[in-house]
Amino acid sequence: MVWKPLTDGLAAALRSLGLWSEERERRIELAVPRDATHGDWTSNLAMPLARELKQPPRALAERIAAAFPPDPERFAEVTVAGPGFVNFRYSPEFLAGLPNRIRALGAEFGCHDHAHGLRIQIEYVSANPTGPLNVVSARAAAVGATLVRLLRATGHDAEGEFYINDAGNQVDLLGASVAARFAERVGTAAEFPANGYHGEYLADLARQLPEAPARAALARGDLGWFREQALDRMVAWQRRDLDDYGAEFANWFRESQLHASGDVARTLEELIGRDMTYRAVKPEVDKSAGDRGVEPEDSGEATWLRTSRFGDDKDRVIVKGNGAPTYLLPDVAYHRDKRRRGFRHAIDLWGPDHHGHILPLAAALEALGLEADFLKVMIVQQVNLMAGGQPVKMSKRAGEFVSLRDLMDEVGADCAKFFFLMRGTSTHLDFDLDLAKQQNDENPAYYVQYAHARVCSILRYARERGLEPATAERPWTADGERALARMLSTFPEVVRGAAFAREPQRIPLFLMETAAEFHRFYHQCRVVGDDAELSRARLQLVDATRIVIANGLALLGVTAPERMERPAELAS
RNA sequence: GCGCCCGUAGCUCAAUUGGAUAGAGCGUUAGCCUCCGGAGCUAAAGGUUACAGGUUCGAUUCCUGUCGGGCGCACCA
Repeated sequence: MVWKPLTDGLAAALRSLGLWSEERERRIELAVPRDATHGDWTSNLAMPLARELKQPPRALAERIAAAFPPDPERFAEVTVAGPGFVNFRYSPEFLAGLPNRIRALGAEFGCHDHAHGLRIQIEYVSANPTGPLNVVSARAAAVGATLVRLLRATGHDAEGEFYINDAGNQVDLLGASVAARFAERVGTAAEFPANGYHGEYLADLARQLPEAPARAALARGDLGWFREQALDRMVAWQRRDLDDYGAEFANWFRESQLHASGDVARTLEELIGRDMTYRAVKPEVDKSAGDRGVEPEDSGEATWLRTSRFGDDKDRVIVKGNGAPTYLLPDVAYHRDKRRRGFRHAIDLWGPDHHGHILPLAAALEALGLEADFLKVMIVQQVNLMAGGQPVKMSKRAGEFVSLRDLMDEVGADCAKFFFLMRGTSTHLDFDLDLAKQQNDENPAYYVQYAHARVCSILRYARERGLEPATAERPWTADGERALARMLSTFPEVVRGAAFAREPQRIPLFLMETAAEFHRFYHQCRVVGDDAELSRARLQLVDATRIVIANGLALLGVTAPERMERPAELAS
């Protein structure tokens, strides 16, 4: 709404000063100052330019400000302050017309189309199909789904994908574990596989198997049958939980199809063709001084990938001595497939225990000639569930851990998502279950939803009295009105910044500030009062606030309730 | 030993990709309901941004080192 005019105006100013270049125009940065006394928008353009031109920044800023084409419909003044900031202040007309513009755009307000319109894939959750989704998956699901929405809102063609690891040891182990559970059920003595999965959910799963075919499979020792059964049910289970949580995926991609199609084999051939591999018992390059150096005993020669050429501290096995690929090879094939499907960027959300895989994968992709900026891995950091001030123990081994489903039952999907999205994705997160369970003023998710419910309540109250938002525009006179309007005007910039930086947490923080600004306005400015014209003018602002909060919450996948029940203890 | 993440108010965390006087919530203290939802608002108090250097107009942010916490360092995925 103003980002583009400001950029264009500054570019025009540079042109008229004879200072324009394409690179400089691209470098123009705009921000909303924290302190409103510094204006409504600011640019630091003069300062980096001053260094380049070896001119005093303050004087350069003055020249840029003077050369900025007058735009009285949007900006009342362009001033220079501090070491060389160029500050812009909205004209009264701009702020007066803002609610109408927001209301005309409705759900579109906040969206942009001046991004580059790239095809971007977000791969997230991709949990192993061997158990229920845990809390890190819950966090990743909230972040991934929001990133998809953010990128779409800023003009990209983005979609989510779930990668199903349905090949390799662990799913064989899953099948064997389920077979053992089924044998238990039908009273056949069976040895439980070493390192098998012990969770109670596998006993449940074994109970759900159709009895006759399962008995037959057991009789012929067909563990593959159990594997496929378990896999399908496990994936369906995870999918149901994610649906209920509101995380959507355009595609569920099975690793096994990479093996079946020959992609894995072709990827290996290509790596060999590019002289990226060698066969040996031990790596030729190993600068890691780990104490866990593994001595292969009788496994024979493995195929190693020369990731050390790309900064890795050691080469990595891609085909084991027994001829089976490690996780890395299909992973490389998978990402090559993504590129072939036309995605310009692949953003992967991985758990904290996988960061060691980033470099080997990136090295292989680079060796295959993919763009260096194709892959971006975001690590979704660990979540500590806290209850009563103590961490809740989560042990997958013992089969006792809090799952995504438990979390939804406990605190609700809205609240869980809001809490996950409030924090930076790469930071460790203490999730306070007690706080999230409280439906009161201490809970930030409710604070924002409450503001929306209150806005809707005011609009209802006004409508009952025959008052609708005005269509005519009149300048704001109260500080609370102006501050709220200013806050609402920044929403598109917040969305743009959050998408560009891949930082969803900016949206919840903006919503909390907006809710606070609205509550301040509400206490300062009576909306539905004796002066019908004033009431109808303020209703514009209230309705615009409704739209902004609703749009922000929609980006997070959190509902915007029009009414909220008061908890019993607060009802009196 | 090596790599990655992190260290900001008593606690949990922000700080607009290097910007102006480092901000919120919780907790503490003192106020505000004749009225549109008090799940709210106002104010006070709380800081050597772990520590030491460096880069520059300007550093919580970037670089180096030290200390502390977490995770990883398999022919598992």
